Amino acid sequence: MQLPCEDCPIRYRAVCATCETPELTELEGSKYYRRYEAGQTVVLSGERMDFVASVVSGIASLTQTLEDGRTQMVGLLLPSDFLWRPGRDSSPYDVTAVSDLLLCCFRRRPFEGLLRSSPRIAARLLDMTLDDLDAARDWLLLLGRKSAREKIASFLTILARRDAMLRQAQTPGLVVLDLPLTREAMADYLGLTLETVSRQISALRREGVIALDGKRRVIVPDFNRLVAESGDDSDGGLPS
Amino acid sequence: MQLPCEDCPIRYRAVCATCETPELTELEGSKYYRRYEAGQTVVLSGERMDFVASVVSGIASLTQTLEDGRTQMVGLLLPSDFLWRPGRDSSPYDVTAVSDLLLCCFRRRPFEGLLRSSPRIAARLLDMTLDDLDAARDWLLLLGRKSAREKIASFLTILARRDAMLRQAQTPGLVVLDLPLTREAMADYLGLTLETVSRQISALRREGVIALDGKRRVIVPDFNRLVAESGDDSDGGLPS
DNA sequence: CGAAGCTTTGATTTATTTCAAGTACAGTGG
DNA sequence: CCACTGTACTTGAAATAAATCAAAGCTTCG
Repeated sequence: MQLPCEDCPIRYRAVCATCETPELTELEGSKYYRRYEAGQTVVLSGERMDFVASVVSGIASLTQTLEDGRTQMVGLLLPSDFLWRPGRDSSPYDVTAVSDLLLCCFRRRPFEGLLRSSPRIAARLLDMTLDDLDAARDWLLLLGRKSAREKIASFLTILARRDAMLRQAQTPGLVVLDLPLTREAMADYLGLTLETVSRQISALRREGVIALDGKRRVIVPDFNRLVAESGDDSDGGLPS
Repeated sequence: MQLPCEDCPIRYRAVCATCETPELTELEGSKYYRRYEAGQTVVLSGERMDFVASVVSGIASLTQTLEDGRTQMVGLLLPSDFLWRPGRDSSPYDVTAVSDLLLCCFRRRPFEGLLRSSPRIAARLLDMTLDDLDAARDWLLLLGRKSAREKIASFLTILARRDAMLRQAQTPGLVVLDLPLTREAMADYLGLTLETVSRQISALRREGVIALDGKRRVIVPDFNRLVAESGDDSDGGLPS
């Protein structure tokens, strides 16, 4: 049930990445897992949240909703991402398990103490937060200025790069991607309607930029072609 | 020329907010000021950046630009905001002085050392970064799901609240705001064109939600009315 | 006064949304 | 094994919000 930290798939990516043995032992002693099925709510906006957690496997979303029901995803948590803000006790967003989800959790108070006593963990959390902020700023550009087509292409490149990063691989020319999100969740991520998402995916398929195997598996024959469709500066990514 | 830290207008809001006398003395010894005129570039994207800084007065923007010239603002730095990411030596964004700007600067290397030796400063920086991340996430909602009209109303409420925050006041019913941005810069912030910004401001004026005194001074007779136009949950702000 | 920069307003076009069917597919139970 | 249901997805036609193209108004500054 309880995976030893040494064998954890996110050991060198998560908030505990830079921990040495003594800290790791302390974490290991107090950690516990939570599992959620796809679609389940982890916490609702405004609800008390008395644990912090790393995503071990699966995907979770953070969403905000306007009074009239319009919703925007504001965070997509992939394995190794960290869930929660120290020093705050209720969630400002809805957190939902997008796929089956495994969280490695710690009670909030003890973790906050550890954060004070261990500069290494604090530094790692700062670093991860700064990465999140950079990602959010790229996302602002996407939402504010990109066309629907560019949004879809950008989203696919983001997924492909995140995936390559986790597997410590380079993004090759040919990429096979399993979309973790429904068309509706993609629409919430991209600030579009699900119909527009569907249409743009169809258009990219018609033009040979991508191919589909079923509804959820995307084959990208030429990753650079996809990047070119994303509207980003060509030099943003890895060579070849 | 050199303002003593005790008299600094952002003493209790900036990254140094929680510093005690010894740390403050160390900071005070190595700080230096930089001034920029409205419109001047602070750093360009990709350029080496060997200092970190707090905004003392004035406003700076962070912007990203696509190859074809479309630009999106991704950060608006007001007094007390902190400029730069420790551990990275080139800026990922263009930083521009929107108004006349005064920065309180520290050389990057020594500051990074201080960050390692002073948990108080590190904790403060984490806290500020988390605030930035929350603000960025609200911004995602604005860009992804709000109408042009709601975007303008939201922007005005954000400015009013930030202003009240700095002055430690409550946002009263009647608010007078000086817009720090041109219509074009507002458009870059909101993911609109400058014409749409102008039209929506005119529409809000026609309907009495706001009044204008010149092009840049906005009078809000009823702050709650403005908030209602912003599309946000009504309970987000301060009472009355 | 004239030029430049910022802003407003109008007319038109267009990308995306909205409304509306319809298809594909997996799971369930007869 | 096959109809049946529900969910996810696709596609079409019409409506619409915002962009684009174009012109003119207001300030400020030399």
